[in-house]
Amino acid sequence: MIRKKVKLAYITNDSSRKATYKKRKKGLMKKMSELSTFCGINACAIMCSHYESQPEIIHGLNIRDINDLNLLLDEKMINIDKRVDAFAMKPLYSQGKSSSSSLSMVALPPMTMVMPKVMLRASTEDIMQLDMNSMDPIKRQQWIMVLMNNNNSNPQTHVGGNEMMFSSVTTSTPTMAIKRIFFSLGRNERSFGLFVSFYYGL
Amino acid sequence: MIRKKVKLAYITNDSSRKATYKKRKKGLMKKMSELSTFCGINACAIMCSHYESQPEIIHGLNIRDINDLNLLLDEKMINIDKRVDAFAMKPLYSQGKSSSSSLSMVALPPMTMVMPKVMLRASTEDIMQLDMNSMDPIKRQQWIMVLMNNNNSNPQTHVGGNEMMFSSVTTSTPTMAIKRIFFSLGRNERSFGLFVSFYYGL
DNA sequence: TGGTCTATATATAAGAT
DNA sequence: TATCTTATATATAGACC
Repeated sequence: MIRKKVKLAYITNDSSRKATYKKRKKGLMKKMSELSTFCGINACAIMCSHYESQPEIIHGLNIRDINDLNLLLDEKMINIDKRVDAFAMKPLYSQGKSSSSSLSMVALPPMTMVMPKVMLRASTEDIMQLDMNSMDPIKRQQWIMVLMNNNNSNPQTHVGGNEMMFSSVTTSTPTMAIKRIFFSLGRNERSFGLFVSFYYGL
Repeated sequence: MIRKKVKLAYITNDSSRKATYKKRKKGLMKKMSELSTFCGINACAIMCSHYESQPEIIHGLNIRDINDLNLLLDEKMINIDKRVDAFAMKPLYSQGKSSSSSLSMVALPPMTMVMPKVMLRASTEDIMQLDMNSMDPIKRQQWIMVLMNNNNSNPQTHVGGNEMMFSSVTTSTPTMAIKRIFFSLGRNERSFGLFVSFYYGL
C-alpha cells in the first residue's frame, strides 16, 4: 500500500480489483519462490483466475517431479474425476438439485440441517478409497469385477488380471492440477509446498 | 532483504534459515490474507513445518466452511488414511523397501525405469476411488461386504445397510489437512484458494 | 486493457537484548 | 531461542499513457 494506505476490504471496482489481483499475485508468487529457495522448501504454486485461460504454475518442483506427476496422474485422474463428477451430480437423497455439494449442503435451511448425521453423510460424501495391493487376491478379483461392470461404457479403462491401465488424456483444469498435487502428496513425504488459488471474481 | 541485500540461495546456517522461514512465512500468510480480502478470493493457507507441532491454518474460509470441513472429513478421513498408509507401506512389487512412493520410483536406476508401464503403475499407485451412491444396490452391498471384511479389526467403522458411519477421531496431520481441502474442492466450485507448505528442513 | 512511473507503505536482515 | 529494533530493500496504489 503506498500512494494512499488502502483500507483492507474487498475492492468493489472491477478494474481496480483486477489490477490489484495481478500485482499482488505476482508479488505473492515471488515471495513464495524466495521462501522456497531460502529454506529449501520444494514448493509449488498454482493460481487460477478468469483472467487467464490456463492455470499459472510456478514450480519449485524439479523437472523430474513435474514429469512424474504428469505421467502418473494425467491418465488415471480422468477415471477418478468421472466417478467424482458422477457422484457430485447424483447424490442419493438430493436428486433433482442442480449440484449439491457437501458445502452447499450447510447453506440449506435449518430444517434440512437437522437431518440425522448419518443420512446427511451417506447422501453427500461417500467417496471411498481402496487399494488393490492391500487386498487378498480373491477380494481384489471381486473388486476388479465391480470396476469392470461399472466401467463398461468407458473406453479409457482396461482391466486385466491384477493390472489396470488407463490410456493417456491431457487435461489442464484447476481441479485436475490440485488433484495431481494431492496425489503426489499422499505418496511423497519429502518437503513439499503447494499454493493453489482459484479466482472466480469478475 | 534489508540491512544487507541477501543472495537468493539456500540458507545453510540452521538458525538463520529457521529465522528466515518464520519471518517470511508470516509475511506470506499476510499477503495471502490481503489478496483474499481485496479480491474476494475465498483463500486458505496451511503451513506445516518441523518447527511447530500443529499445522498452522490461516482461513479466508468462513467459519461455516471450516466447521463443515471438520465435521465432514475429520471422521471419515481416518479410515481413508489407514488405507492409504497401508498401501504406502506395502507396495506389491516393492516389499522390503522402506517406503516406496511413485516419486521415489523415478529416482531408481534406468534399468528399473524401463519396466512395463502397467507393471510400474500397478505396483505403486493403484489407489482407487469409488462412491457408493453411483452403484446399483447389489454392487453397493458387495462393496460393503468387502469393506466389512477388510475392516473387521477396525472398531472405528460401523456398516449397516446403505449407510456408513465413522465414529469421530480428531487428527491434525498435514496429510489430513490437505485431504480435507482436496475433498472440499472436489465438491465445491466456488472461488477457493489453498496454500500448503511442508517444511521438513531442520 | 495493459504497461510504466514514483511516492510511500511494508517487509525484513542483521543486530541487540 | 525468541523477541524487539532499525536501517534498508521491496512491494505496490494511484497516476499517467
